[in-house]
Amino acid sequence: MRIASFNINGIKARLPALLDWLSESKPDVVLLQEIKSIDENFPREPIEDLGYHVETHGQKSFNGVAILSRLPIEDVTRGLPGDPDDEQARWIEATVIGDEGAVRVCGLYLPNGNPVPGPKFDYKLAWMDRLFDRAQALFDAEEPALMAGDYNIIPAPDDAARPKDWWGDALYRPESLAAWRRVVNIGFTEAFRARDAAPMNYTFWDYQAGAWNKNDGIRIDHFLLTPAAADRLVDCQIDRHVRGREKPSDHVPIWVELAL
DNA sequence: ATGCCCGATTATATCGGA
Repeated sequence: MRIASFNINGIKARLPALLDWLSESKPDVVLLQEIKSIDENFPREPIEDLGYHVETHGQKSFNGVAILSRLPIEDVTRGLPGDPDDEQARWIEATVIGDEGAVRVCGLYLPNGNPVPGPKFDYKLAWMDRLFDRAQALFDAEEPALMAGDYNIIPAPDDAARPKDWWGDALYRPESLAAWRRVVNIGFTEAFRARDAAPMNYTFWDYQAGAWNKNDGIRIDHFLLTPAAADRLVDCQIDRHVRGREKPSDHVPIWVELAL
């Protein structure tokens, strides 16, 4: 099955582009971030018409995640455990039933964290502590599972066109990288680097300053796989061409193919 | 050093994004 992640930067503004991409790419499952919509206003019908179940976890104006699936899904849960006072919609999970087995999929929109220092950066690091706990539990379950989405983390210098200019930003600084590595080092496989070591592959290009035309991007959308899921990894690709279309998101889709 | 661009909001400027 093919599972994609796509930060769409607003479902209302991105619906035509999303429908075009769904129609041609035909992923089995899509994890969406930044729907920027309450659940009641999410345009379910045109997506359901393409054969997808729609599960949303939205909020007004900002954030918001969703799962689209052409395969049966079960046990949908919303919100990252660990802080009942957290009102930001950044996490959704479901179990997808494939022909050859099930996989637990977690869609996430990790906080940006800028400016540093400040409460937004503190929130990012606290959120990543909670992510670690959920990741550890998924790992301990010894089942196929993945956590995918907009991590707002630049893992390594090759993951930015201008790494020196990014250094110190909340996406690329020691505390952020330590928190990222702590999660990965539980024993997760980062799917893109496991399949393609080539540099200059990015998933985000700023709308400003001609970033797309200069390929001045960063790779911040990631798939982390448990060992049982990594054993089934067939491919991982970035749909970079989507960035060059009419009215694009500033992110592009990234997807994995799993033998499930 | 700042803004550039873009989306959402009971908006016509401000905030958040990365």
